[in-house]
Amino acid sequence: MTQTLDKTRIMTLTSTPCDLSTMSLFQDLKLKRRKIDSRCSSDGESIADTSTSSPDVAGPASPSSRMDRSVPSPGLIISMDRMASSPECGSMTTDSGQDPNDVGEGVKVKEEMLDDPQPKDAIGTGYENGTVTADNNKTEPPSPSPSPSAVVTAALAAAATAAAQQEQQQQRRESVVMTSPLSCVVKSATTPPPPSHPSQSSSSSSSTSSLSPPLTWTTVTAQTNPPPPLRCYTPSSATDSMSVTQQYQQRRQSVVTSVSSAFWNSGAQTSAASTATGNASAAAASVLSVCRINGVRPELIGGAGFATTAAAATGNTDMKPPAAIPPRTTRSAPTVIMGEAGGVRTMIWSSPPCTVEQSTSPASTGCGSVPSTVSTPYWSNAATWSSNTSSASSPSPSPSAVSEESAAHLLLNLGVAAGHDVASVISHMPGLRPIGGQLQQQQTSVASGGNGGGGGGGGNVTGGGGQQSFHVPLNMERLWAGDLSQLPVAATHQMHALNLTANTGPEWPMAGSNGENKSAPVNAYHQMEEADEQEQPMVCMICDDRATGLHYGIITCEGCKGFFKRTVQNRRIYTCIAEGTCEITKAQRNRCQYCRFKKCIGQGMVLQAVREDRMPGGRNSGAVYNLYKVKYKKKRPPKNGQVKMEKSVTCTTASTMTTMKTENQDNNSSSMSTLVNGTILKTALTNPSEVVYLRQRLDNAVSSSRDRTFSIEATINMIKNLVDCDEFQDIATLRNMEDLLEHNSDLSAKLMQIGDSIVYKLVQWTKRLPFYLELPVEVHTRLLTHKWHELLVLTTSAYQAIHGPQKIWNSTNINGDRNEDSEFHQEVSHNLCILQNCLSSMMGKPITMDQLRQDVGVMVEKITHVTLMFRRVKLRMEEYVCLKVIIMLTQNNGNTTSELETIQERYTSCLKTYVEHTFPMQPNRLQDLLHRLPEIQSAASLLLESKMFYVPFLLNSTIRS
DNA sequence: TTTCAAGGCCAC
DNA sequence: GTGGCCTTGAAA
Repeated sequence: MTQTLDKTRIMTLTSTPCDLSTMSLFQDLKLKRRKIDSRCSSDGESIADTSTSSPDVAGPASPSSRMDRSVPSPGLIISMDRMASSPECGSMTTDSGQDPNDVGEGVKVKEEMLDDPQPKDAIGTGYENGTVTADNNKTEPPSPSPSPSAVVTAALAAAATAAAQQEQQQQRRESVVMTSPLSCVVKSATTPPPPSHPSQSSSSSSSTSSLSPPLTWTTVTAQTNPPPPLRCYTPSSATDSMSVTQQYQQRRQSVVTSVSSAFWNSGAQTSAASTATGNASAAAASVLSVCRINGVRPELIGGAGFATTAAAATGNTDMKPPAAIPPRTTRSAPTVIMGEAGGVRTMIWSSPPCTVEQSTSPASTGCGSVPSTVSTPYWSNAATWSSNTSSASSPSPSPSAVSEESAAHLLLNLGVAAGHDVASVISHMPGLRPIGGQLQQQQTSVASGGNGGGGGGGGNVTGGGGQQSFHVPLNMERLWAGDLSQLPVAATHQMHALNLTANTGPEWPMAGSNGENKSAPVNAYHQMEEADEQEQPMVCMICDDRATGLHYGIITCEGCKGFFKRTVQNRRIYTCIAEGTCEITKAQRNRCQYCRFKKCIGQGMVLQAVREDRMPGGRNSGAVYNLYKVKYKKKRPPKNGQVKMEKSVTCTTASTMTTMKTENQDNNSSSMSTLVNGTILKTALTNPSEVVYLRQRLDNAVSSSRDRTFSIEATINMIKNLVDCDEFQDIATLRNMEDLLEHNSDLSAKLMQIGDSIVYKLVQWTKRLPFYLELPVEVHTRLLTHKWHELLVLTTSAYQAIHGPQKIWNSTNINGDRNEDSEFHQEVSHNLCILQNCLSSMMGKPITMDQLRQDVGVMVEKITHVTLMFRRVKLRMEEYVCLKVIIMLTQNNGNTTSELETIQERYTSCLKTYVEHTFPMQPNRLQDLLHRLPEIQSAASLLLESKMFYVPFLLNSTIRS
């Protein structure tokens, strides 16, 4: 659990008087453990004093102790990691600005601040209105005289907090690990020591003994003249540079593939995996995936290594590694990070441009094959950029790896430096030093020695290679030191970060798992083929202008082609004064360069396609070509009604979108079925970067009218998506229930684990929701913050109703009619017995039924009522998942946004269609289901008040599947 | 030999 | 800075 959680979790229990006899049982347990039986219930301070002596279970300690241990106060604080990957990714929010009501509802979902210099404070050491907050300045304790139950709960919470601190320490260690892997990668795996001379390469020892064939470090001479120094792996026996690069790429691909799953699943795990495998790209990506800059994770877009990593991460192992990498493509791949800082959306290039002045000697300039152009903005070898610490004898990382590593570390360090002295941080950045408010890349020497070396020299690097180069106009402190809100939505993050090509993926993502809905895509294919035969002007995928061909991976006009080329060549930095979502059309494309470039990346333009050596003519190598979304065979725009992007059958995205668009226009049930029937999920599994488009298209297709009623096929498939993302049993039950019931073990740790489990499962569920990308992460955060307890009650009740024993109570009256009251009371009694047994087991002492009824009787009745209701109506899983979404999107405070309403109505309509179709004889079923939601909320409110959120799980404890 | 996607040029 | 047009040259 700890390893899988990539977030700080704090669970605190209430310190408000609960007067729960059950809690007194916990109290007894705690008192027994603390050996302060007599004083506990009467003297909070004494308890506190005593508790402070217990390092294991921190109680409501003295003020000093409270400050140190973050003694709890009401509320369950949950940290929610933003989408990974994703891309994860999405926007994120901190809870510092949230209204106190969030806390009052008992749960906070907050963003992890991995790079917080004061993580302890960040996770909530302060008190505000008796609530743990992240406000570092508030340290006043809450009520000085806690109730007995508060003592216990506070102790539990303190233990939880201590555990959270431990975890955060672990995270900090991981952050170190996440940083160090890059170094490790550089030093061990991907950067074997360079030979003093190329001729010595064959005799060099392998740096990665586990790899076969042994790889050695050498300098490959580029085919350009003068030869640029290039570093890559070569088999010791290799003499041909092409085979050398082949094997390097294959090796690299295999390494990347090996870390793919870890990357996609967990950033922390990815770091470890990256460390283990030595893949710097994955490591850098993982750093970005798990690290924060003042709580904001940068989104890394572009870059060969990242693309490769992402491809591997998606499991797209079919994505061929570059067969042969001409020297042109083995050099540093540009990587750009786009994000928001201080309200300014801007970007950072992983490697700065270096203006080469009279670069007659590549060995001296380090700019490799730079033509002898005077004052041509040019980017340096990544090794040059990244490693001013690299000496002639020290190894250098692989270019792309270093590039991404530098980008990651730059941002991370900037994040750390936010509000402090950014310049001082930058001064420690490899290859950078602040000069007069600007940054200047230090001249470095990464000469590998010998006549073939001399790579990496910074040359005469000036402050700006372009008119808006990285280090000239940017006030990094202002940009990065602000109270960062969030990056663009995860949708763009995924698209940008992954920048996948999916060339080898299925040409047509079939809707159904069994491929039953292939006809529509095939027809669309033929339609496009026919359209292709007709001479129609191509349309730019960026601005809809007339396209002139395939440029840098997609079909664009000359304007966007030139724009992209100039941007990459000159490392231009753009900012968007708006929200980063400016519309890019032919008429407006010049209004916002940031959004234009962002769209370029998002649509699939390949940074690496811009040749760093500026060699004209010819075609790019397979390495770059493999990154293209569209292949050489240009496709004309389809006939009327088909969108511009949907013209290339070699473009997975385009084809998928064509499918969806065509079907949308057909507007029949089968097409809708194809739209939703597993397409999203399957695409998510095979090519996550496409999901955004699919979702958008799907939403456009299905939500054009809020009152739209879905076909039953579409409904079923939409519900199926919900079911697929709902790990019902995992959410509704607890693992290791036997351990929980074992009273000898640490109860506080158990309860903390329950809290962890709730947080983790709900967050993971949220991330899997089909509409996750439609909403900013802060919205999800707010939803979970306000709705977690309702979701918990709904889930556990539904699970018990669906999977629990269908109890047949002796509940018929004298007329033989079913006596629901009797059934209800018997069920309540049964549940109370379960609770009695469980709690007795947990506490290690018997609990009277009176105690139990007094403390949790009403709550159990409420939950039981919901459960019985579900059971009576024979709730279906399909209905449950819809209700779950509906109840989460139901805003009680009237703050419902149109987006939430749209999604909610979507699934309400979905539920309606499903119910009407499945239960035609129950015309009131939908109404009955929806009218039960207040009862769920009522039960959840009691659960929240009691803070005994483990009760529903205990009630499910007897269910064994 | 043809294709076509690179970069370059230069008027705007 | 933009974008239309041209040149180039590797791949087909």
